[in-house]
Order: sequence, then structure tokens, then C-alpha cells
Amino acid sequence: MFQQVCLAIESFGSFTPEEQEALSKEFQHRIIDKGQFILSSGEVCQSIWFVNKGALRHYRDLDGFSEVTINLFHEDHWVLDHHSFTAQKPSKNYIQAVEECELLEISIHALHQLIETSPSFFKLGKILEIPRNEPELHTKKPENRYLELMENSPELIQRFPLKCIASYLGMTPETLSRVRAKVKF
Amino acid sequence: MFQQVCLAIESFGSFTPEEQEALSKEFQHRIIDKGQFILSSGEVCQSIWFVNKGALRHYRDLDGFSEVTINLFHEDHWVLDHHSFTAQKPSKNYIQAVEECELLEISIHALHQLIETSPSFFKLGKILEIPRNEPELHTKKPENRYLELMENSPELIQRFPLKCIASYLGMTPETLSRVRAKVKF
DNA sequence: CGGTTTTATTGATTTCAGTCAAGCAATTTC
DNA sequence: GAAATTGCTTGACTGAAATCAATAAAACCG
Repeated sequence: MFQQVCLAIESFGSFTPEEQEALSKEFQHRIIDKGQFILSSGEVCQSIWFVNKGALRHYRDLDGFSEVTINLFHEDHWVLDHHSFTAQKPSKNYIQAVEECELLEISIHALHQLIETSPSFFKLGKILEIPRNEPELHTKKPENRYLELMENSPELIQRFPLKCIASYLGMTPETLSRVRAKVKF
Repeated sequence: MFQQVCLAIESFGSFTPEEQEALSKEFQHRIIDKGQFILSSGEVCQSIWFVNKGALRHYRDLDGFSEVTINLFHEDHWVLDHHSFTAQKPSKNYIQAVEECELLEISIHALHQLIETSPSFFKLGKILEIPRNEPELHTKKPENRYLELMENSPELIQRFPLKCIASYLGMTPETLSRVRAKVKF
């Protein structure tokens, strides 16, 4: 059940079989329905999740009307609200499943305990350093932002509904629809 | 000479006089001419600087024509290219003095050595966690972004030339000029 | 200083993404 | 399986900021 997460963790350094065993025990297996939230605004992000299966979006609700997608996650990604998690302060964001998801959850509490038992687990801190390649909204043209995403993360375009991609790229769904039409000549 | 930086460092936790002494020795005092770069695209950010005096801008050159200002620094700020520094990978950005500057520089090498001598210096890692309050470019209206900056960091508006502020706020100098005229009725 | 360059303001025009609106296709719900 | 909801596309219109351009003011430099 935890092979995938073990593989993912390997990328942060090597762990002994005993350590892998100890680590595995701390992960909770969770099934999240489509539309369900694993983090809501006002809550403190007290866990990190590994996506075994499914897709999620990380977004901020600006004023009840417009939303800004901060990040899009799917298989083999580590999910968290970075700011809320590191500061242990309430988040202003939401993390919502856009499909049914199968996640492996580990709490900050469990992480701290692991690190106490063995400094080897310090390596896990690297999860926090995974670069999140936000589309540079400065790069003015919506069309270029879309092409950049096509280039860097084509799988997102297949995976997420148009409106998610649009707000991730900082444009309206209509504009993205037109950009698409234009791009595929 | 290092009183200022010592005061600044105190905010990350307390240090013994001996530690302060050891720390002070690792800082290099540097005078930077107006227009000079302390980091250029392609270089790895191997130091952190403390601004004793002066002002700098942190920006990315997009295509040789347009620039995006990432951050504006002045007295008592800690300056670095966060991504390049933590990853020790080449930066895509520039850090340039917009006035003559008096900086205190400490290398990543020196920081690592200090931490080896005493874990107390771990606290300095908090420098990396200083929140950089970028104007949310999502907040659509240029005028609102300017007012927000007026609210949060009015000193920047006094300190930096209009074109820096404009690219920091994601608008052209002309637009900022008009916004200003409008705002001060 | 005086000449040159840079920076800021203002005006006229254009462009491009947002908004509003309609229609169709796909999916969900009962 | 019909009805309703949701998602995507397309069109017409609008408005706000970019662009182009000219001028004025300030800073720079030998």
C-alpha cells in the first residue's frame, strides 16, 4: 500500500528498511470524494499529503466571487499549504479534490516525532523545498502563459477542467477557450 | 560597525556576546556603486546581504526588453535571491543597487561553518523565512495595487524611481504616472 | 557649467482581455 | 430516459491599460 510513497520518499535520501517501516506507520490512508476539501480557509495546515491517485486544486477565494488557483496537484505530488504549514498559522486558501482522491496523509506532529526518534528523518524537510513552478503571471500575454504550460506540464491540461486551468493561468475561461482555439489552428 | 546587523540578528533569537563576536567576523563590509550588480543572471547566489544604507532592486529580465521587479530592498532588509540561494542553482535574476549602498555580506560557506561550530546559529535560518510581501498582481486593478503599496510600504514610493515601482506593480510607467495623478486629486 | 541622457508627465490611439449573453454538448440526478 | 445542471465554445461589445509620441523636468558628467 505504501510502495508509492516509499519510492517518492527515496528521492529525499535513503532510508533503512526499519526507517521505511516506521515512516509507513505514520501515514494515514484517506479516500477523498470529488469536491471535498482537505484544507479550508481559516484552518491551519497540519498535514502533508501524498497523492496516490486523483487530482486536487489549491486556490484562494478572493471575495466570494473570484478564485485564484495557486497550484494543481495529481499523482506523486506532495500537497500542502506551504505558508500555513511552515508558520502553523491559519491559511487563507482551500485545497479541494477535483476528482475522487486516494491520499497518504502525515501530520506535522508525526513528522516531528519521527525526527526526534532519528535525525535521519530530517531529510523529509526537503518536501518543503520542492519548487512549485507557478506560471509567471508577469509574462503578460495569456497565450504565452498557456503555451508555457503546454510545454512544462501538458498533463495538467488533460487532467483539469478548463476553468481551473484558466484561473491558474490568470485569465477567464472564455479567454482560455479562445486561446486554445487559436493555438490548435 | 556591525551594531545594526547585530540588532537585526537579535530578532532571530538571542546570541551570547561571544557568538555575536564570531558572527561579526564573518560579515564583509561592502560599498556598492549605484548601478552595480551584486547578483547577475546565471550566477549562483552564494551570499546574503544586510542593507546598512542604500536601496536595491531585485528583478528579472524577460527578453532583453521588459523587466519585472521582484523585490525592492532598503535599510535593514536582508537581500538574497531566495530560490538560487536555497537551491544553490544559477539565478535567472539580477540584484542591482539603485543608489550607492553600504552592505554587510555573509557567504553561505561562512554560515555553514558557523552552524557547525554552534547549533545556536541555526536560528539564522529564519532569515530565509522572512515573508516577502509582493503586491498581489492578481488583484486586478493597477490603481488598487498602487493604493495597497501606499498603505503597506509608503517608503518604497519615496525611495525608488517610478519605473521600478511600476514594474514592481506590474504596469507601465505611463500607467503609474496617471494613477498617481488621479490618486492625489 | 552646458550639453547629454535619463526620468516623468501628458495626450492620442490601439489593442486585447473581460464582460455579457446565447447555444450546444456532456454529465449528473432522480 | 427526461430534466437539470455544469462545462465549453463562440459572438458582440466595452473598457482599461499598452503603445506610440511629444514635451518637460531632473540628473549626470566631462
